[in-house]
Amino acid sequence: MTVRTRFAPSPTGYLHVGGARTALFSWLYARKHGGKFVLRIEDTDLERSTVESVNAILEGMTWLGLEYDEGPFYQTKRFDRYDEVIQGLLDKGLAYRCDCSRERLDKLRDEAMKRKRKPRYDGHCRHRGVSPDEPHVIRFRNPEAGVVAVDDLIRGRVLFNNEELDDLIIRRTDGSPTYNLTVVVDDLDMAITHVIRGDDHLNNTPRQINILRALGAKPPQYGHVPMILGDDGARLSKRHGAVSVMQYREAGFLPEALLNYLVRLGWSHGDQEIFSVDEMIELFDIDAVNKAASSFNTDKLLWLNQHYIKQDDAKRIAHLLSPHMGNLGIDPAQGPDLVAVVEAHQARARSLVEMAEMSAFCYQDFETFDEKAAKKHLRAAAREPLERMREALAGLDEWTEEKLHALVEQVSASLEVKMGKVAQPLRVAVVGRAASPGIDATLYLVGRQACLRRIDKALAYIRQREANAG
RNA sequence: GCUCCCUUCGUCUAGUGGUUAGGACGCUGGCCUCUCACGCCGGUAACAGGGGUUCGAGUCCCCUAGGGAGUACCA
Repeated sequence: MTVRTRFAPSPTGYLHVGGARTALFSWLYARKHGGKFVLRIEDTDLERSTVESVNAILEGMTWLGLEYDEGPFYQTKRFDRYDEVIQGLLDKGLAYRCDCSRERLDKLRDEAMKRKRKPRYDGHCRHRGVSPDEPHVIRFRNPEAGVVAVDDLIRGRVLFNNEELDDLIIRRTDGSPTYNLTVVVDDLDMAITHVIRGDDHLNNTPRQINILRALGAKPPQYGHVPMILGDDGARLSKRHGAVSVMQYREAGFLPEALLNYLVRLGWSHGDQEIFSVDEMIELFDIDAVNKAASSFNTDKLLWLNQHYIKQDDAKRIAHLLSPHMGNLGIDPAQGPDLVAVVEAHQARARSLVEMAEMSAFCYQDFETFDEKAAKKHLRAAAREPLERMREALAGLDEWTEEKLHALVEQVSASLEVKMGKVAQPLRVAVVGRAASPGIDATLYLVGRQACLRRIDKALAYIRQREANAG
């Protein structure tokens, strides 16, 4: 039997990291076993479902590279099928009509709570034979005794007493089917063999197994993956900033970094931290997925992101960096080759946004000097080195990193000072702050005209400072 | 309330009865060095608590505590 897994989000928001990880595990499982991964949109809640959400989910999955083999299937397009199944259940006496009022149901619930019992439908309409002509819902006739065992791939065997379960509604008064019915029918029709989903569904599983059995079907294997908590250990929410997968792209993360981070959240393979997608597919093992919820840690994600930025091809990074430069009002075509800029910053940036910010100096003059850096490096002692460098730069025959490096060394030597005495003031003059790539690469990327212009500005700053002091 | 699930460094985790409880992120000391990073070397820090079982328990059992999910004519 070929493995078939699915990801079944309800389109009521964006693809968040928790859903993305569930999708990843499900996808990985299918890929590992040579199976199929199907995408199903659970949009039966007409009120909350939107096409924007569907697009956002699709976009997130595409960005992460979680391609599906079948679908997307929309539940709203399968209402006839659900009706057919419900009718079959009705015909066999496995479901029944119920016209209990909400008031009665609410009262039932309140009383049960008062008696410290689990709220549950009392089966009032089980044998009443409610007329199909009156407004009614349809309930599934859940077995009254016995236990349902869920042999979960991650949790192990979990037992539920049927006494704890009640006759759940499978069709609303308006005729629309409910979640527990639609998943069961869909998983059955789509021949899903492994249901890998969030553990908020663990409690629904025995109900679904009962419906499946009523339909004469064999339940699939289930694997309930734990949820992801925020940095602070509380439930992941908007409060935590980026929860939507696409926000991570905007924040300058590489998809492979997010994927690598997500796969290691709740799963591990010995001490290995870095996994390419191929390795994930090869090594992923659903049995090794943790049972406990885990907290999202942005610092570690950042570390992985830096790892991939550092390791990836500079051309690709440049391509991905470009829009972030645009966000800063920079057109990378107007200035040094973006690939060279990337190479100079690859080991320094933890995100593409950081890289854009720290490399902006290559394309545009900065507004003001960093206060601390200027105070420390743009002082009287820096005047001569800067003047000498200005003159040397103006006359340099070839603007290459090698020549620039030699120049800084020559000036330092002739002034009989360490290279830092020349390089640091120069760096602050040209970049506006005390940190940048090697001085040779920095000068090279800034270019001759801008270097001279900025050195003049620094010299003016020093003169101004001296005038003020004295 | 009730049902179900979970519990190793701050965080992600290794560990399947005998380990100085390992790795990673973070933080931190040092090296490298024109700065910042990178890289390299070192440090920091954990078995929720209590009972058992056992020669021996992070590992098995029970209880407690703390988290979480569900308890909808949401999914």
